[in-house]
Amino acid sequence: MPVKKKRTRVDRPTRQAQIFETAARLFCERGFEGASMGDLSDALGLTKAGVYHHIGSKEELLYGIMAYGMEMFESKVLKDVETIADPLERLVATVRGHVLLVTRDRPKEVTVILHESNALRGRYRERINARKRRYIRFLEKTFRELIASGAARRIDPVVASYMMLGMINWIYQWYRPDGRLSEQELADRLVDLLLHGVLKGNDNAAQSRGAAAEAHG
Amino acid sequence: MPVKKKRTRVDRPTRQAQIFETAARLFCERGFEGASMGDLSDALGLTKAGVYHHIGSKEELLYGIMAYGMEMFESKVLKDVETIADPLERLVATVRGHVLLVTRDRPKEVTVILHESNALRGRYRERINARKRRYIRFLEKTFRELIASGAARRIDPVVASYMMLGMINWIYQWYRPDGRLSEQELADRLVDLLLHGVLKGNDNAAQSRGAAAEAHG
Amino acid sequence: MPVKKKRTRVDRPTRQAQIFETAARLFCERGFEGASMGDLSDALGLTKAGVYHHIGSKEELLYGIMAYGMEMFESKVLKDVETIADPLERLVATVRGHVLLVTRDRPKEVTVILHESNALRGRYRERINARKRRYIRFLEKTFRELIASGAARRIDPVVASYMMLGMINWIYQWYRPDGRLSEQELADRLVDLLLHGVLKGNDNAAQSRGAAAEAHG
Amino acid sequence: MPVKKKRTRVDRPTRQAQIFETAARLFCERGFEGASMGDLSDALGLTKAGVYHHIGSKEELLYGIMAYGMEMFESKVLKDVETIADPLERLVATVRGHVLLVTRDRPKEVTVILHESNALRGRYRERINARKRRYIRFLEKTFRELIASGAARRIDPVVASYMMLGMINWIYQWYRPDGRLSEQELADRLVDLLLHGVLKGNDNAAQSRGAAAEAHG
DNA sequence: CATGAATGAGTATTCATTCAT
DNA sequence: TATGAATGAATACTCATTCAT
Repeated sequence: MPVKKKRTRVDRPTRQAQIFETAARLFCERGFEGASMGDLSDALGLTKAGVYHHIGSKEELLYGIMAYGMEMFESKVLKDVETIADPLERLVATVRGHVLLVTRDRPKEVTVILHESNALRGRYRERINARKRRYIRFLEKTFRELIASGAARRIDPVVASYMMLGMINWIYQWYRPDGRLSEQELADRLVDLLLHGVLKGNDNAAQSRGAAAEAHG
Repeated sequence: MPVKKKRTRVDRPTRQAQIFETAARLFCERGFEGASMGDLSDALGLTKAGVYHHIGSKEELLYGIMAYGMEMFESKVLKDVETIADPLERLVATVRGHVLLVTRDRPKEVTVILHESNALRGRYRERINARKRRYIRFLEKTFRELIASGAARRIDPVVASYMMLGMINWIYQWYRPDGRLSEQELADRLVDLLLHGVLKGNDNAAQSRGAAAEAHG
Repeated sequence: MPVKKKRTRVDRPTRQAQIFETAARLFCERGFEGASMGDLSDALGLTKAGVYHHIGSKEELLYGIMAYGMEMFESKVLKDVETIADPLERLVATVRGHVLLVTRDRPKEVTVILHESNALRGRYRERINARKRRYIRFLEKTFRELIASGAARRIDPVVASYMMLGMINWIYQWYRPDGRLSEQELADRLVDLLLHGVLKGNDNAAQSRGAAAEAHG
Repeated sequence: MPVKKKRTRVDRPTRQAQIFETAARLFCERGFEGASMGDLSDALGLTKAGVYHHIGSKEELLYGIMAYGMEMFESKVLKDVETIADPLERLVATVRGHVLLVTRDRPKEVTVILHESNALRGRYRERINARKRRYIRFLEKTFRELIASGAARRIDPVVASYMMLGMINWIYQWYRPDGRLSEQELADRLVDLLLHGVLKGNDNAAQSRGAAAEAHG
C-alpha cells in the first residue's frame, strides 16, 4: 500500500514559496497596485482561483512577502550583528550585512518592504512598521554607543541612522551586480564613505562645518 | 484640455495648478496606481469630467507633475549652484539646496518623481530619466573635481553621488518639519555627515579602511 | 445710417452649411454614434459650445443632414423625372439621375440617409422614412406602368424596385470617381444591366442602349 | 477568455455561441457603436464582467462574429459553388445560395459584416476585407467566363459583380420572410432580374427562365 | 457669435474575489 | 488541489449638453 507523501521534499520549492517569489518580483516590477492577481496567476501558470487556494487575499500575500523579507533581514543580518560588543565593529558589520542582503540575497522581498508598506492597512501595517522601528532603534543605539566610546564625532544619531538607511535603500535603484563593482566592493566603499566622509583630512570637522555655513549664508 | 491662458488675476491659483497640487499630494499618499481619478475629482470638488477638461490623461498629469517638480529643482537648486567654481562650495550648496527643496518647498512634486517614474511609459519616461541623469552626471563631476582639487579623499564619485542621492531622497520618509530639527539644522547635519563621516579623527581615512576590512574578514 | 446686412451674400458658405457638410462627412466616415460632437467642433475649428449655437442637438443635426440630402434628391432627381410620361424614359432618367447624384453631387448627405436612419427616433425617423417610402412607391408605379405598356416583362415591381435601390445604394462602397469609369459610364452600364440583364438576348441590347442614351441626352 | 473547450453535451449551445448570437443581433439592431456591452450583458442575463470572461474585447467580439458569418458564407455558399464548371450554372447557384443564406440562415452575422466592417481596425479589418475581395474576384471571374462562353452580353464584369452584391446586400433592409414571398421565390425573381433584366426581349425571357430553373433544380 | 468650464450619465474594461464542480 | 464561470465594484475616460461670461 503506497504511502502518499505529499510534497515533503524540501528541495522542490513549495507552491507557497513559488507564489511568494513570483509575487515579490511582480510587486517589485509593477508595484502592488499595478500588479494584478491575473498577472500573478499567469506568471505562475495557474488560474486565479488556483492561486487563491494558497493565499488568503492579495493584502495577506503582500504581508507574507514583507514578513518573509523581514525574517531574511533579521535572521541573516540582525541576528549575527546584535551581539557584537564593539559599536564600531557592530556598525560596520551591520552596513556590510545590509548591503550584501540587498545586493545579493533576497532583493525583491526586501525592496517590496520599502516601497509598498503603505499598501498595507491596519494590523499588518503596524506589525511591519514595528519591525522597521526596531531596526532604527538598534541603529540609533549603535551610533550613540559609538559616540560614547569616543570613536565617533558628536553627530546626530537619528540623522545618521536615517542617512545610512537612505544610502542603503537607494542601492537597488542604481546598482547592477554585473557592473563594475562587486557587492563586496560596493559594501567597502559605502562603509568607508559613511565612516570617514568625503573630505580629506585631520581636524577638518571644524573646517568644513565652517565651509558649509559659509556656502549657505 | 485648454491651452490658452487668459487669466488676468495672477494671485488666484489656476485650476491647472490646483489640480497639479492636489494630484501630487494624492499620488504621494496613495501612489499613482492607488490614487484614482475619482479620488482626485472628489478632493477638488469637481466631477471626473471636470478634471478631464483640464488634463489629457492620468499619465500626462503625472508627467506634468514630475516635469514641474523637475523645473522647481532645476530652477531653485541647480541653476544657482552649477556656476559655483569651487567644487567644495558647489557640493555643499547643492546638498543644502536639495535638502531644503525637499523639506520645504515642493515636497510632493519632487517626491512623486522619485517613486512613480516607472508608472510613466515611453517618451515621457525617457524625458524624466534624462533630466535625472543630467543631475547625476553633475554630481559625479563635482566629486571628481573635489578629488582633483585635493580636498576630497580618493572616493568613488559614482558611489558617492548615489549615496548622497539616497540620503536626501529618503528624507521624506522620516523627517517632519514640525519636529525637533529645523530644515536648516537637518541640512547642516547632513552636509556634515557627508563631508566628514561618522568617525572622529585626523588621518582616520587609512585607519577606518582597515577597520572595515577587518570587520568584514 | 448703415444697414447691417448679416451675411446675406450667398457665395460665402453659412456656418450652418459648413456644419452640415462637415458633420455629414464625419457621420459618413465614423458613423453617427462613432463621430462625437468634439470631433465635429475640432474639424470646424470651433468649440463644442460654438457648434451648439447653430444646432439644437446632435439628433437634430442628423435629421437636418438627412432632410437636406432628401431635398437634394427630390429637387435634383425626382422633380425632373416625375413628370416624364413614358415609363421607360422615366425609369432610365431616374436611374441615371440617382446614380449621378450619388457619385457626383452630395454623396455624403445621401449616404448618411442610408446608413444612419435608425439612429433617428420618433417623429424625425418617421419623416425620413415617409420620404423614402414615397420614392419606393414611385419606383413601383413606374415598373408597373412599364409592364402595362408592354415594354417590360412580367417582373415583380417590388422586387425590381428594391433591386434597383440596392444596386445604386451600394455604389458608394466601391465606386471611385477617379477610377477607370466616369460617372456617366457607370450610369450607362447600370442602366444597361438593369434593363437587359446579364445574358445575351436577341437584339434588345442594342435597342435599349439606344433608349438609355436618348433618355439621358 | 477561455480557450479550452471540454463541453461534452453538444446540443446545449455554448456561452460563446450564445454571446455571438446575441451580440450579432444587437450590433445589427443598434450598430456596433450604438450597442453597449451593458446592453449585451443585460440581454444575456450576465454581468459585464461575466461577458468579458468569454471575450477579449468588443472589437474581438465583432471580429469573431464577422469571421463566423464569413465562415458560414464560405462553407454554405462558396464551397458548393466554386467547383461548378459551367459559369451560368455557377452564377445562378451563387446568387441563389447567397440570397438564401441572407434570408434564411444567419442573417445577423452576415448583415453585421456589411455594415460594421469599418468599426474594425488594423489586422482584423484587413482579414475581413481580404475575404470580401476574394468573393468579388470570384464573381468577376464568373462573369468573365460567362461572357467568354458566349452566354452573356459584353457587360462590365466589375460593375455586374457589384450590382449583384448591392442587390443582395440590400435585401435585409426590406425583405420579411413572413411576407408575400418565400425565400425561394425571392431568389427566383432576383436570379431572373439579374439574368434577363427588366425589359422584354425577343424570346430570351422564356428561354433563360428555363435556364435558371434548370440550374436551380 | 463664441468660449471655457463644468456636468451627469455612460463608455469599455479590469479588479479582487467566490464558488460549484 | 485546481478550475471555469461568474460577480460587484471600481477603473480611466468620453459623451452630449449647458451656461455664465
